Amino acid sequence: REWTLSNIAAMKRQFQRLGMGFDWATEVTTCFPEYYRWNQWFFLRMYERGLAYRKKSKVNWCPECCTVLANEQVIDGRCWRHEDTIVEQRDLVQWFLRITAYAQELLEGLDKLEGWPEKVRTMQRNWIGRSEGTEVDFFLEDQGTGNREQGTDLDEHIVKVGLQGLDDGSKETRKRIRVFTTRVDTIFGATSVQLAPQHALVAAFTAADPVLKAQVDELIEQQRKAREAGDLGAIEKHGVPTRHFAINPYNGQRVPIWVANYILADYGTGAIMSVPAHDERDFEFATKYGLLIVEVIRPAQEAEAARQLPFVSEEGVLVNSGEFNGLSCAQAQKVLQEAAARSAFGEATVTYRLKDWGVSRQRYWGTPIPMIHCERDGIVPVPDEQLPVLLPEQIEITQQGGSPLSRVPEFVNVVCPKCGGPAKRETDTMDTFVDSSWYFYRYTDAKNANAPFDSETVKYWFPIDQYIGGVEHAILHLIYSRFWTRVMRDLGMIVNDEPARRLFTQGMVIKDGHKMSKSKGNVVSPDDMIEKFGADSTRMYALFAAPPDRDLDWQEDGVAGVSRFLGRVWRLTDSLQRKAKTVSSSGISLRSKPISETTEAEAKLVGAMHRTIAKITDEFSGRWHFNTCIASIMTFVNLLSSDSEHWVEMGEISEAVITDVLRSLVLLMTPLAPFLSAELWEKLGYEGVVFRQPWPESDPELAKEDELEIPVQINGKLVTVVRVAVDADSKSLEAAALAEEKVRGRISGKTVVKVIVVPRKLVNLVVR
RNA sequence: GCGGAGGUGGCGAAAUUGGCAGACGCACCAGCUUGAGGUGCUGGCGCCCACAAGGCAUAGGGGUUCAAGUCCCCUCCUCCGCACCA
Repeated sequence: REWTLSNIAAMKRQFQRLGMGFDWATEVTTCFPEYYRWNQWFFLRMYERGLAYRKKSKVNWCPECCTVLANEQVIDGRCWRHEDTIVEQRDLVQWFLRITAYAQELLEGLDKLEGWPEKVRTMQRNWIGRSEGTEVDFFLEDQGTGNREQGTDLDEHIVKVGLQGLDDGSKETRKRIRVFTTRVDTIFGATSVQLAPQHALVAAFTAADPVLKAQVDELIEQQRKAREAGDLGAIEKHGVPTRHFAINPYNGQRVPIWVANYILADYGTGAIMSVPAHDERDFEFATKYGLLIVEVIRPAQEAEAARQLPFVSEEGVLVNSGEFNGLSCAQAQKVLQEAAARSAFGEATVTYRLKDWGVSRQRYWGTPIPMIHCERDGIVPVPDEQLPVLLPEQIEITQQGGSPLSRVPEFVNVVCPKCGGPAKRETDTMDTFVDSSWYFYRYTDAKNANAPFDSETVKYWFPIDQYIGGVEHAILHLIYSRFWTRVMRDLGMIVNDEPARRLFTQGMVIKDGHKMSKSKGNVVSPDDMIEKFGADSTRMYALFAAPPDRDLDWQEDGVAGVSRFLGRVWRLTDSLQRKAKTVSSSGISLRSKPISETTEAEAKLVGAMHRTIAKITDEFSGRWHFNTCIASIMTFVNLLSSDSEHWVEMGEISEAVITDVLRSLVLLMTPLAPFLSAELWEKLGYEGVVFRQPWPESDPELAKEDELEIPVQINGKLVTVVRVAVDADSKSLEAAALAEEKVRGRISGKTVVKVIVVPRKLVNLVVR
């Protein structure tokens, strides 16, 4: 906790040194009970609605973290925080959140999220992985007897009942294997049934067959290795026959049952029908093991010669399919589904790849799951009035297995809220992604002690107009928070379906050809950069080097270039101003002069100024290409520095115009570099500096934080600057002057007071 | 394999709807300034040929157009995501 808080402090300091303006009054710290109690509160609401549940299942275990991970947190078989650590599969009892209940809605919602990048929407679509298909029961041929006669008998029976409907008696006695397929139209070409090695039926087969067991274990091992290599897709197909057979319910065809390593246990039913003639994988497998290949789909009118198996297109008609011959694939799918439903051996289904969100973590650090295990009453939720379940502060961290909390008796031993008897607390904590799933709602009402937030307030603010984050959260945070939003909506707390209208994914910082990361040792600390070039240059370079949606190639020479530019601006404004003063003749402002008296030089300068303002105004409200904003300012400065001095000396440009132009320039630069010195400001004719808390409701305590020191390089010298968050609002002018005085009094000599202005207002102000 | 984003000088990049390709900056070169330089100023800087004029250039090829980096078709390459999902 100390570690976390010190990290927060360090980050905050860096933001402030860079002159970033945030409303710290609404700061939310998720590791404080004031926040995480609401995680627990949400968890209980979900539990009440069956959206939080506990089950035993195979889960991803990171040996480095000593905890379980969600599917979304496993990347190529490795832990999302430990690139080198291979995730293991373990059988554990864990808490899950039923995100699958919203699978369809999460999918459909994507179509409406037009303000989200197509890339993220596609990633989420893939992750949810909806596919429509059919589940079909193949009947298991009676075991034990192996009697051919009986088998034949059975075949006939099934042909009969399969198509005309099973009577109740036989339905119950027949053992079945349920397969999932998206191409039920090809089912007459099924020449085997393939099971995943983990399929329940396989266990039944291997129990009596040690040889088969060994073979199956080998397949499982192959899958495990492939998964570790992060390359399950390229696994070489292996399979073993089980010597058991299944009966195709549509035609009574008897097909062998195999176990194969390319069948996934956790997708569909973990069993497929293999149709080699019309599926590339099945074709490969059948060719390898000499299984039958039966063609049942033909392209409508294609030349026979051009035909080649496997033919996987759905543009064709059925052949070799009994009474269904001649139907198109689409028609056949419908008809066959109906037939299956009528005869109760199958049905149309929708399958999702999305799995429920496993939120149990065996970490000490996290929100305790508010559940109690009572011997008499089973799982009992902690009553609301006992929240928050506090995380014990002093605890020994060991690298042993199991949840660290289980070794704290004071935490574990409780009384059952139901029967009052002795009971044990749940010792798992929640995934930290729970924290981030709804934190932004809390910003609207950060100090609320009675609820996660006030619904009316949220109704005013939400959905978020513009959310910004990295693509790396496309299927993590961004899908969880969409889920959470829907849960809250169904709890009646909010009215929006989606958390954010628009999403902007910013690029990464690249250095020396690699993503900046500690393990690669190519990190650039903002502190070092500020030390070397000042906050203005660092910040301006970050904006100048690339548009924000693209990766940013960090080159120190570039920072130096920007630093030079800022120095030039300083000197230029200074000298122009001085010159204008000495040359100044009338002091008549440009605006009060008739157009005819405007000199050519003035017109040129003012024209360029307005073009620059227009460009930047546009970019700020549109594309956010700050790199071109800065470029246009540089162009403007280049124009100023090439001709203006001469013109000023010749009296072609009045002091009023120069002042006006320079003032605009400095204002334009302010959002791009927090650049505006009081000296300069005063030179430009302002009496004092305007101060205002950017958010009036801010805690007055934070006023101190808003006065922070930023190093700025001016004329090659590093100067300490006090930056005060302000807006260009004249009504607080007096307060501003007062504050400045205070600041100047506290810090000696060469201090310059900085002004930060809200961009849009700034531009409006300049345009007037 | 499927999906997404890209490919423009030595480098980062501009070119919002088709309208002077390479704005702006970095690096480099030359001159001036400077006691010195990660200083300042001036100029040059896609390629070819240069006295000039000109020609060729936006991954490659074709097309539409008075006009194409931009629109259409084909091919190649890079990055990202997903992947025996039945």
